[in-house]
Amino acid sequence: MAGDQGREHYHFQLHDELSALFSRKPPGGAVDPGPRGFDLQTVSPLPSFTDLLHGPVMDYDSLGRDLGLSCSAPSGVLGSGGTASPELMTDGNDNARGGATPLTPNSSVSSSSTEAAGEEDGERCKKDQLKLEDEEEEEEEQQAKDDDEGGDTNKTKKKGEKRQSQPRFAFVTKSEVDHLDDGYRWRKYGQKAVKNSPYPRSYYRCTTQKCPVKKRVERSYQDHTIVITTYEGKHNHQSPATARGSTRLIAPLPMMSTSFCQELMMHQIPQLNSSDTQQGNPNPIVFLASLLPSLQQSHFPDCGLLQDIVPSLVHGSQP
DNA sequence: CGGGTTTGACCAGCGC
DNA sequence: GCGCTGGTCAAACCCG
Repeated sequence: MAGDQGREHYHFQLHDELSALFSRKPPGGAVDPGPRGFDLQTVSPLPSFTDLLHGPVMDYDSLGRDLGLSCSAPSGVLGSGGTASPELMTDGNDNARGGATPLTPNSSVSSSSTEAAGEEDGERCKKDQLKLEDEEEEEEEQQAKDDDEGGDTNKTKKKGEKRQSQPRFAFVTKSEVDHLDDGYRWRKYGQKAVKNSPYPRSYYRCTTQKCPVKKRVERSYQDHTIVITTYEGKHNHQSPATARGSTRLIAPLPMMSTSFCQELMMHQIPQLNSSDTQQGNPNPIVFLASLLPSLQQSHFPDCGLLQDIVPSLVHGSQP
C-alpha cells in the first residue's frame, strides 16, 4: 500500500530496539532523527540479506547464530547489545523494475532473533523468547514428524498449538518500497493495522508450493523509509532468482557468516558516524569503498566476489 | 483466465 | 470472562 506513506505521524511506539538503533546519535551529540547512518541508498547489487536468504534451504537459525545474534538476549537484538549487523544491501528492488528509477535501492540493517523486529512489547518479547527457545526445539521435532507423515501442519493448528514457532529473522531495510525483492516470490495474504502505528503490517507467503516461509513487512513509525521485514520459516526450495542464474551470489554465504557480519558492523558503525555520513556525504558509495579495504584485510582472503559485484567500487578505491 | 491484492471477518492468545 | 490484538482466511476484486 504505497498510499500509506502520506499519512500523518501519530505518536506511537514501535520496537524499542529499533528505535534505539534508528535514533543513534552521532558522536557530536546532536540528535540525529533519522537512520542516516545507514543510508546506503544508491548502493546496488551487493551481497546482502538477499543473498543470505538465497540458497536451497535458508536456515535462519544458523543465520542468526552466524550473525552473532543470540535469542537469549531479547532486548539487545538491535540496540543495546551491539550485535546488530548492518549489511551491504541488495539491489533487490523488484518493485522498481521495469524502467522506473528505484527510489531507494534499499539499504538494510539486519537484525535477528526469533522475535527481533516483530514484537513491540519488550516485556512480552522477553517472555516469548524464553518460550520460543523451548518451543522451537519441540517444533522442529514436531515438524520432522509431520514431514515424515507428509502432513500440512500450517493450515490448521491443533488447539493448544502456538503460532510463530518457526525460526524468525528480521531485517531492517531503508527503502521507499515496502515489498523488497529478495529473490523469492511472495503472495500477500493479509494486512493489518498495527497498534499505535500509522503504517499497516503486511503479511506475505512464499508462493512456491509447500514452502512454509512467511514474512511480515511493516514500516518504522519514526522513519517511514525504514522497512522492517520479518521472515519466518525456511525455504525448502531454491529462489527463483537463484534458479535464473544468480548463483554466484550464493557463494559468499559462508563468508557472510559469524565474524564477518559482526566485523562488518564494527567497521560500519564508526565510519558511518565519524566520516562520510557525518560530513553529510550523500554518496554511500564512498562509504562502501572505504569499507572494502578493511574487509579485504580482515575477512576476505579473496575479495573477488565483492570486486565482481561492485567492480567500480573496488577499482575506484584501488589505484 | 490465472495469479496477485484488498479487505472484512474470524480465531486464538494474552492481559486485566 | 471479556476485550484487545495479532495472525489468518477467503471472497471479491484487479490486472496482465
